[in-house]
Amino acid sequence: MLYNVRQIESTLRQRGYKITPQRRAIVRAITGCREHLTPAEIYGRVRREHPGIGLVTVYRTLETLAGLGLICETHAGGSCRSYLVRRPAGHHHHLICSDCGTVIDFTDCDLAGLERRLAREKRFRISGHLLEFVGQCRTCREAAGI
Amino acid sequence: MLYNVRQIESTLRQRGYKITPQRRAIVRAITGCREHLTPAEIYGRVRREHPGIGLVTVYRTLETLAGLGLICETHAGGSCRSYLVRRPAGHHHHLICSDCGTVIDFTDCDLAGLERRLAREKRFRISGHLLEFVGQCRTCREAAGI
DNA sequence: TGCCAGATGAAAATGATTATCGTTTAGCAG
DNA sequence: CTGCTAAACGATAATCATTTTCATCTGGCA
Ligand SMILES: [Mn+2]
Ligand SMILES: [Mn+2]
Ligand SMILES: [Zn+2]
Ligand SMILES: [Zn+2]
Repeated sequence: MLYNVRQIESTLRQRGYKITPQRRAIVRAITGCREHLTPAEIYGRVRREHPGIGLVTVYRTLETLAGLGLICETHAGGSCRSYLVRRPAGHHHHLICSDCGTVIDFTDCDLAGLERRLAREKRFRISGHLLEFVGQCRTCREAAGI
Repeated sequence: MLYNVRQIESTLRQRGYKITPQRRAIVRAITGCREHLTPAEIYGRVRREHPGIGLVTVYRTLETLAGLGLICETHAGGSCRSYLVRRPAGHHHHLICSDCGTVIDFTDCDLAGLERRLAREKRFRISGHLLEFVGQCRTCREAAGI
């Protein structure tokens, strides 16, 4: 369902990128987490196994992986940029709690028809989509006493 | 369809915010544009009519307006943060060009069924949604020679 | 094994956003 | 109309994320 370490390293190799311990560590950190991670968070995790790695390398590797479509770059509030392993199809769906920030992934949507229509009307070549519902999760709703 | 200057100023007044010339100018700049504007762009526009305004004031006012739900804050590639006048209902739909950053608004979607199902299954109280299609706009596709 | 393009990391530069703080002013009471 | 005061403003500095630069290192191949 999501890309795994083997697939990602294989793609890197195929495209002529070298497999370095740093890249391995970064890929492991991302695939080992189902949530979105900021570059700084990834740096923190990678450093535990691989002290001495540079934050710059993290940024560079994330850019490479996102360019290859292997991970998904998301921009949202707060530290703004974050990354998640990508599922082969180019779409993402989230339920976001506006109180605690929890992000829940859901898998199904039916936007193909809308996508085709928009591509035609607006002359866009659409490569992916992001669908996010914002609200209050069960826990936060109960905590708020509603 | 979208909030206008009068509605925005009225809301500010109701909530006890003062109507200053700076806020007026910022509100005018945003409502006078259908596209997303970054804080820096808004600053540039406001400065033409109101030299001497501080960039800090732009940031503060944008935060206030977004907090009141009068404008919509979006995060995307590039300069990352941008703002758009909001439509009263709590949803937004964008077509974003990943090359040049152009954002096109579209109005219709049919997510009510999905929203109800998710609310039930995930126990969320959903208050709004964001649907973004990412791709390449006509201009950029042609510039790329495809 | 040796080579070298590509990869790395330290350090500095840049750019966006936020915090501080003394000054100004919108809105209201008198 | 004044005068008052909490709110808002703007200059400046601080912070934080990201990018650039450049000297050094190394993965993968001959
Ligand atoms: Mn989808
Ligand atoms: Mn909608
Ligand atoms: Zn929550
Ligand atoms: Zn474009």
